[in-house]
Amino acid sequence: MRRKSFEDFDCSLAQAADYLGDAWVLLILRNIFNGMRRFDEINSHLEIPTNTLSDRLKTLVGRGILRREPDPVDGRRAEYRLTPKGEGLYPIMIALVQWGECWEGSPAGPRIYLSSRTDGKPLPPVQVRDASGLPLTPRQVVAKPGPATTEHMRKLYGGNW
Amino acid sequence: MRRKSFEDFDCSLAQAADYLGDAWVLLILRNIFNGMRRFDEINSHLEIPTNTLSDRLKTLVGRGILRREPDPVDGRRAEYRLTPKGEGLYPIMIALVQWGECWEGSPAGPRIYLSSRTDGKPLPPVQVRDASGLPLTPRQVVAKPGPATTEHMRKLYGGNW
DNA sequence: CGGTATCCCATTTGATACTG
DNA sequence: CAGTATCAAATGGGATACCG
Repeated sequence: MRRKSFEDFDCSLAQAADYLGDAWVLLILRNIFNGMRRFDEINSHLEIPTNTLSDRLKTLVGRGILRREPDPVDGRRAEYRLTPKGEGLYPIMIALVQWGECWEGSPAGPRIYLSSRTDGKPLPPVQVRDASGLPLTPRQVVAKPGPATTEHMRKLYGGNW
Repeated sequence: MRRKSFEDFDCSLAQAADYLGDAWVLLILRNIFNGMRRFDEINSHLEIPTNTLSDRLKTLVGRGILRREPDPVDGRRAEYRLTPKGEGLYPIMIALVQWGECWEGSPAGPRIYLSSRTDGKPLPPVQVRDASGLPLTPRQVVAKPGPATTEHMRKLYGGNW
């Protein structure tokens, strides 16, 4: 059966979970963040069934995370590229890589090094920070309901985060 | 059919995707980050089938993201709490909330306000930053294969991120 | 309360083949 | 190349019942 829709939760995280709570979606996005743009390129690299890939790409386009552009030269080809909304997922993607590397690392050492072009130094872990850049723990963050909150969220965020 | 395993990719993001690429998992983790600890509490709030919840909790415990502690007073009860590995997901959770709020916001205004106890100010968006705190775009980040890299990853990260 | 155990069935996966 | 079409298998979702 299809999973219950999270629409009625009307919660920011539920929305994101609805979009990104799928392993293929995350891997496809990883490949696109890495510069892959064509169907077959992604297909051969991920060994994903073509109909599954087709389905996920359609959904991602439909949700405004990717845009599909026919190649002006060869009309048969299409390119999939990130929209600004899709680019907004960048901190999430990096945080996922860092978490995977930190907690599910290989005994043989790092699988990947991420560094910055600005100074050549390794990327520090993505963190939750306050306005002045201080890292925050969950207990230092307060959540309050906004005008568009729902009963569902109120029950959740009634306590502090 | 069961989804192909991502084990052989041996990639940090694939690992994370394998663990977190599930909508129920993300919502359960959200509730636990918000202080919920008991089975029924989560069950009633999410309206998730009990066997699905049971399955996800077992998997999360098995993967070291949650730990299960029998209540010392009432042995029938159990509490599910985040391990350090689970707490490491905090930046990802916040980034998901912020992305959902930013791009899938309600027309009625914000659903939630996140602020810091340190200064009372709103939380800035979680961002990828360099060692000195400067925000980075994808093009400013370089990925290089480490000693434990795989052919799969090499093909992906051959280009720059 | 805090789950586990069954059950059914629709969806989804993944293989294969095919088309423009 | 870029998908669409078809199909069998089986997983996973959800309902219900049950147990300590």
